[in-house]
Amino acid sequence: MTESKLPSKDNFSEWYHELLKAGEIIDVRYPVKGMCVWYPFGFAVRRNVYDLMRSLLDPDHLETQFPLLIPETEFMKEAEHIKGFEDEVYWVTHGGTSPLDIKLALRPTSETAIYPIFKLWVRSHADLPLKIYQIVNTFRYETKHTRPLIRLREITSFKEAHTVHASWEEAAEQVEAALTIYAEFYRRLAIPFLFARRPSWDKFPGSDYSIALDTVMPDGRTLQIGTAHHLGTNFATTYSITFEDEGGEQQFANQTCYGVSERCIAALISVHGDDKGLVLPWAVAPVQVVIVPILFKEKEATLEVCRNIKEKLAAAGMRVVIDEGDERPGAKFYRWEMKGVPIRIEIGPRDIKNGVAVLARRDGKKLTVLLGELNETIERVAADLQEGMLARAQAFLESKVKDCETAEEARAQTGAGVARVGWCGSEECGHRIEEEVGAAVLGEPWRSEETYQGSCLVCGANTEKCALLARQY
RNA sequence: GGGGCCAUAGGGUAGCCUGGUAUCCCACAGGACUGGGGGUCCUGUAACCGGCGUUCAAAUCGCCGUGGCCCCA
Repeated sequence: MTESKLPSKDNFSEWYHELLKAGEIIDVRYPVKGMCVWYPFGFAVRRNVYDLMRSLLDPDHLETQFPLLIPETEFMKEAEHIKGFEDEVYWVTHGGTSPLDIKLALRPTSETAIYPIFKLWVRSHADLPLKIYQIVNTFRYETKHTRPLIRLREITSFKEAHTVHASWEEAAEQVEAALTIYAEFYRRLAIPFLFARRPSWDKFPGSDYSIALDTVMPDGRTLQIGTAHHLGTNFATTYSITFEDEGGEQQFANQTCYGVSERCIAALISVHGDDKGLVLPWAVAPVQVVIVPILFKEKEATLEVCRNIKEKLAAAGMRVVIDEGDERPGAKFYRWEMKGVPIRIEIGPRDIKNGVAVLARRDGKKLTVLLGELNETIERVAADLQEGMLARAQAFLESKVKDCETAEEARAQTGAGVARVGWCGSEECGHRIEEEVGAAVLGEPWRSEETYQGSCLVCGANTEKCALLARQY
């Protein structure tokens, strides 16, 4: 009998859920809605992904950690921010059986935990810029349908950075620096995305403006996989974050914050995976090379050769395992493909006699390699696989974005992709567009080299502005 | 925000209408033969979401809770 296969990726929702389990990323059986368990294998992917994030942030940021609980008195200070989050906050109301005098919020995000302390840390222009980040869990009482890694009540892996600057312009530059970091992060994960400046009604509560990164999922809906916010002096005013400038005057500080959550891993899985399972980029694959010995005669001699090869590859810094289990080779092939291992090496008595190994790539190609040339070949193949993944993903994303002239056209396009339409930029026309098309305004393209010439879908005014529309996760 | 559907071993399921011994596949454990793309046979492990109610008797009927899925706004 054959093991049950993954549903086809064309049936994205089923495929995604099945793959999270079969690929041992997430166990969804924890008995609280919207809260999931990382399998050790999934957690290893997570660790590699977040190590990559750390390596990009550490040159210019300091990692830290703030408490999970936020006193109601601090949480309730920033009016606009509260409005954005109050319906989704979990509250701790008791210590043991005694009611607390001041309720404690489980952070839905950490501005209100961090900024009272920033007030103490920031005294002078010499303390600026201040740039910190933390990787923590946050809680949101989602009332909509939850989805593993995508819409959760416990976000387990929220990387949030918070910076403080002397001027609005410097903070704006920091927003761009953050976007550059995120662009590099996703380039290394081979995940293409769109930058969009979120419309005023969908920006971060309490920000001057918000830039988001959206990727396109296999079913054509978009997934927000990163955001950067210019907070202006909004929070600094509320929390009295001031500094003494060179002239001895007290000034309110300008701030930014920017974040990425485990949605980056949802994207990683969804963008690259195929009908055989996970496809992981070399940089973050917990197992980069699996050696499958073909054992039916001369077992010890075959294993001996495999162990020598593993040592040589490991010495070059590769993450290698030998699958010595007594399953049939075919069963092992399927299992490791499900786990997204980029390169498989098969070695049997026949190969040993010829001084070669069979190298199978996760994209399906097979080649025979001289044992002495394995290291260099693997390095070359790893780079080639990465390039292929990015090219395929980029082509997919581009195929999913189209210009539309009418609301009907845009409605059809957003059924399975992103529509670009003319938009005069007014909030009124923006809402009308959302209604008529039945999709959300992601915002105006940001950092786009393309220019736009057209007319507003609603009022018909000539405009050089456009809006990206999509159905969102 | 409004409406609908569902819950049986680790996963997927049959049984429920018409109340009485829980089916099959995969997985898992042990053994034998096997071995370059999901092997075969034998033996075994393992389940009715929780509470309350109706009943001689509840997986099955009713109510509440919890969890999951879908549709509409």
